[in-house]
Amino acid sequence: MNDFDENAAFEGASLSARAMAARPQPYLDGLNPAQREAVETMDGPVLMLAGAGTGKTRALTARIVHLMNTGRARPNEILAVTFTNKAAREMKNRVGSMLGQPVEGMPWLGTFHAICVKLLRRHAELVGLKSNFTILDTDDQLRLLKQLVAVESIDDKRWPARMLAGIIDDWKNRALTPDKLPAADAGAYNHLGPKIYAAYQVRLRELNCCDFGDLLLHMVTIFQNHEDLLQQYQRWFKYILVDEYQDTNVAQYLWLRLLAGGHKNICCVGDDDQSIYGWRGAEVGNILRFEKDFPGSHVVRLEQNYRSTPHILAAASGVIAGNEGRLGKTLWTDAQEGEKLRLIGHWDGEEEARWIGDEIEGLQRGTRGLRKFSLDHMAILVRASHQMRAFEDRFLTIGLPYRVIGGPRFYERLEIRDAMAYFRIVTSPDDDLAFERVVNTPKRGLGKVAMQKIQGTARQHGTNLVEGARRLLGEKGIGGKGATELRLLVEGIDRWSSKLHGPRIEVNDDAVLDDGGPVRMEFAPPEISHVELAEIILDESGYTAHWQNDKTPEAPGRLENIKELVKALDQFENLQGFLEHVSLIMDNEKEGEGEKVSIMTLHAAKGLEFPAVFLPGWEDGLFPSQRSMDESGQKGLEEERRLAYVGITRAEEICTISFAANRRVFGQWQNAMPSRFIDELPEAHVDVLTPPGLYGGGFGAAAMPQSTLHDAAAEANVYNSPGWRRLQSRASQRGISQPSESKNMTIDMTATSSFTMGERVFHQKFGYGAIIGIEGDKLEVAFEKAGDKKVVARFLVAADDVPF
DNA sequence: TCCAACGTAGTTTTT
DNA sequence: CTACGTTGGA
Repeated sequence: MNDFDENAAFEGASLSARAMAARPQPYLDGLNPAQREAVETMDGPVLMLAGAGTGKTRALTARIVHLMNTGRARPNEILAVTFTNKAAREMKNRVGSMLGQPVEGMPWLGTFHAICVKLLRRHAELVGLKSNFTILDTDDQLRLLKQLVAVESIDDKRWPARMLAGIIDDWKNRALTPDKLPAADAGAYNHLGPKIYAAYQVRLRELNCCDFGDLLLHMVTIFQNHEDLLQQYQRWFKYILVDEYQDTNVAQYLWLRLLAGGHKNICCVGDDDQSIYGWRGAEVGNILRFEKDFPGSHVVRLEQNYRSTPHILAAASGVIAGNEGRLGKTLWTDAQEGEKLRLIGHWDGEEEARWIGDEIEGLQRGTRGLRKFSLDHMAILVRASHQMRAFEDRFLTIGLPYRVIGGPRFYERLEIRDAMAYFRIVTSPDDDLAFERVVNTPKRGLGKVAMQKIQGTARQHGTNLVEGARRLLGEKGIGGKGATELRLLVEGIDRWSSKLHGPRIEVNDDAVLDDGGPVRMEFAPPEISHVELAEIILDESGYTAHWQNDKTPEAPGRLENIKELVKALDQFENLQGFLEHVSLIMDNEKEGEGEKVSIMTLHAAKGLEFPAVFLPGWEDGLFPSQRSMDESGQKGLEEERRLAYVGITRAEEICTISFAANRRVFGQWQNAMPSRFIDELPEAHVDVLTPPGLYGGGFGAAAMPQSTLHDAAAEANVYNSPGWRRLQSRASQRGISQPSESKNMTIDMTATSSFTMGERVFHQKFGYGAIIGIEGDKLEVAFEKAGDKKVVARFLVAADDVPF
């Protein structure tokens, strides 16, 4: 059915191909037999089951190099898909260094989304879009949905738009366009879900916009409806590689199956035991079913682990063994035995944080009977981000440098999104959402009423909002200050748009599948650079001035961010390229100077490794998460267990698991049992540590038998009397950690009282100062260096208590 | 148009 | 407990 089979590459150019095949293959050296098999089995479907730390990226890159080196495919004929930009970047780099030269054009190595954008820009018209469509982020998506929900006069208390956004996302993950929704989903969102979903898709087209799900969904639709085009791509992509296959959703699966449908030269790499994104639509079933989907497939297991000690591997294996329906792997290693896992129970979450802080300092100094560890080589992996707070608080007070991975992202900030909306309205005039955001930012006296008029006019004439505004002005439908301002804005948008491109020129380009974006037409170079244009837009719109005039303390930072944004523009060809980058790039890895401990969620840790790992909060209800189990039952529990597996296998040498008997959740003290996963740890590979007890180690030394962990928890509950709890909450009233640093901990009741006027205090960021005002837990402090500031008590320590 | 008071919900989040 | 969003009043 297609015109090339496995030998096509050789027959087509047999001399050069054979010459290439004879080239040395140094990249094969040092691969273990399984890796080598995965590299050399080039034709037909291959499933590479790669356990944690088994060198799958190495095998994957070697495979790419091998395909090129043997003349099977040119770099631009290989489709290599990852989930994250980071993974794509790493693969590109490693292919380059393996080749010994920078990779020249692997245009189809990228994330699912990045590749789909590239394809969709070429074929946008097949789904009713223009090739310059903009990609909406979740925020815009939600705002649009809110507008549509409002039309239905639905009780948005009971049926929040956010919920519908989730439902629609889910449908898109399952590759369900509105016309394909199964009857079972008809009742979604108070029976209005399908209707609003359809309206939403229509509206997106009108706005010339896509949400994330659309990028894949549209491409699947296009391939399903245009056999000829599909075949073209099937022939073009001679080999397909997929990373993290266990995380693919239905849409991605269909997309891959369509593209691989011809030659079936598809190599999927993954680990069913590390599937942790089921709640986001990932289907472990995809990897479990691989051999059925692709008959005659070759399964290779990578089981030699190069990361962790035997104890760590054994513990991880012990836990994951509790899951059913696994493909099954047996990880092994040559490494030295090393330390057993360390397990420790604490009285409460704050003590846990305190202990881990001490431990990290100890490991850093090498005073724990182990080698020295750099802070960069230690990480705390939590189940839920709210757990991070205790650590941040603690580390701030003891001055331990840390970095939180996965916080709010640069481009999610208000000022960045505003600036981007300006760029969007200029590059894509149909983007009404951008116009709505921009129209009264900075304040132009254009409120709700003016907006309604503009919208009315636009609807009346069937145009976008910019056009609507223009007509409204022409019809004199708006007056006063608002009219003047609106006219300025519309004229501004016109002026900026006209500077976006040079004159339009036709480009005759038959190389449909060569890399290089849209092929039908191009513009002559613009007269000013896009960086200058961006500056002009932000300047003339008054946006920059808006923040310059703002007297709030955040304003300077925001201006700084805008500067940063403009600077970043420089690295892109044009504004549109930049907008695309921003919407597709998630990572915000700013290389912080100096060594720091990393704090992140287990999800964020996937793919990373650290010599020393701390896994706190192993309590039933928190981990495994109650909600996960309630909502998804056994399936949910199994995903939690995989999360535990991911967590343990991040550790190279030291893995420390801990739990607390008491934890404050939603302001209430709650006691918890140790996680059921703790009982699943094979005892032979675990050391139980003695926790530092309150009252001279009572809880730890006396009350925690080394053998049975649940007894420890039961014992801990003895202390869970109302009196103890009162004591506990009293101790934490001040918001700072327990009063004393001394090893023989005693409760110092005087230290639990509030700060007093004039008291000398210390703040991690601002240094020393004196209390000059008290309002509840907010204190006004005159800092010696930083001046007067309002600070939350939590961030202050009595100067005498400063431990250094 | 802006701020303050109130109410409510409260895992994980590669793109 | 707290962070956010929505509402209501000035």
